[in-house]
Amino acid sequence: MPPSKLSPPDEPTTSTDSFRNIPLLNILREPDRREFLEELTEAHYGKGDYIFRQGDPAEYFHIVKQGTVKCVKSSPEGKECTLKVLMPGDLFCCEAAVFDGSPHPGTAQPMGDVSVLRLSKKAYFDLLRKNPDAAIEVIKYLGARLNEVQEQAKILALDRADQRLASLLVNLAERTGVKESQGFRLGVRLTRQDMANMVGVTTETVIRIMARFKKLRLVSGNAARLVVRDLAHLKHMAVAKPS
Amino acid sequence: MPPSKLSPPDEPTTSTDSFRNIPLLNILREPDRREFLEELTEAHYGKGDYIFRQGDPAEYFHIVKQGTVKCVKSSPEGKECTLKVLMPGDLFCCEAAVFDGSPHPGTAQPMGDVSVLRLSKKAYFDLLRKNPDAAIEVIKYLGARLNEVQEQAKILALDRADQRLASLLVNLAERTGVKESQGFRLGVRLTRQDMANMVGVTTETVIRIMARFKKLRLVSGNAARLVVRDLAHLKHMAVAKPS
DNA sequence: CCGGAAACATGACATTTGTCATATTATTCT
DNA sequence: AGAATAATATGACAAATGTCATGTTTCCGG
Repeated sequence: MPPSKLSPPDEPTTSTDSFRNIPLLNILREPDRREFLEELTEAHYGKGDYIFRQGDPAEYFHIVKQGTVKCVKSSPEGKECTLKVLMPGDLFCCEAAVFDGSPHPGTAQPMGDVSVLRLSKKAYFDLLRKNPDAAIEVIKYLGARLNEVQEQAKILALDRADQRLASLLVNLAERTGVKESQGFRLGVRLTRQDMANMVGVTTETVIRIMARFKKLRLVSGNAARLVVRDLAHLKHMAVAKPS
Repeated sequence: MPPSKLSPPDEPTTSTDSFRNIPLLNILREPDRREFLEELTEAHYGKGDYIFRQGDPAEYFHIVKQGTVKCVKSSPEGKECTLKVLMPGDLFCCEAAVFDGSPHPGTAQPMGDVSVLRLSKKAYFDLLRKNPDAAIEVIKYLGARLNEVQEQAKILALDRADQRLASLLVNLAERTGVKESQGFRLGVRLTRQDMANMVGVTTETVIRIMARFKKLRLVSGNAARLVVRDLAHLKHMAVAKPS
């Protein structure tokens, strides 16, 4: 079941901008830590693959090298919820899952072509044991993620659909957006369905709200090319009373 | 603004059952790590106090010793959301907040009388740098918390009010409940308002749903004494289609 | 460049949840 | 014990969102 195509464990240096400055990797690159760097393997995935699925046993610690990965949880009834879009440099499965034997609490799937660096459970554990610096980086990362999800939970608990969607757009624009004449073009392909899964509403609701946003010139485009035109307004909308 | 009454940094050994077995503390208790144990100070709080507030600078790493603490986030408009009820043994502010200078992303307030162990930012950092075991414990804890919040986010995103409430009751019964003839009595005082803040609905909605649950003999009692009578049924209800 | 599948769109209607007003019952404080 | 306050309760109505049905547009593989 595991990955698909595996490239040789090549020195991970030829990469994207956003990938250059990963504290954890910089630590690994220091002279006396090469042993771990050599344990890092690279795996490639494409549309339709799974990096791992909810319920699978956790065997690797991962770092996104190129592309974006979405973390999805599904409920018994088959409904799905996308918890996070990981970008190059993001770590995943740093968590408990990799220590105790528990299975993956969610699914990781590539959004387009993706390459990922992996470290076996054992090597990861050794790394942390022998390199406090590395452990501290992981703690920082996990802490940041925890805050992030808590913020997200707050939004899900308290905000209306349009506010949640506004928050999402702001977030993605800031994290993946590239400046254009018209605003920020998102660096991810994102259907209304995807958005619906991220903010916990139905596709129809997202379509209606996006239509409204479009009319207000806050956004434009579709899945293939989504542009956030008025970030400030969306930001305000995310925290404001009704409409 | 900080704490209220501070007891002498007394050897933290006289504690609750659930407090006996904290991996992180056991590590601190090992002979050569006494230096950190001595840095631990104990602080007491009562109803109405704040351990820290959203926006305050983060200065300490904390461990709950006795009592329960709730983590709350509030939105600009004044609405509140309770993200987590911490029990003895729970760590808080392990997170990024303690490293970079960012302020607390939420408020921590005691539910009744509480005592908390604290370690200064600096000592905490030293501890992690010098003791990989400690760092790994923190990683495990953060990982578990991250999974927890993600599960919670999924519930908030996908489930109806009654399902969310059922999940909450199951969760609290399992974590704080004490077996009684009628079922599990919750170890926390919990008003309908509190529950509302935890599942992201209004107090009225919780009242109505609880009334229904009461009629179905799933629960009984009120804030002061809440008993979960039919755990299995509630568990099922948390994942089932309408009613 | 054509055909099928996604993605996007819209309306009518049902359901869920929120809002506000007003009681009633418990708890707490003195 | 009695007053004040907090917690629980209930109804009528409004607003937000889901559901289903159906149609149009866009995208993609052969």
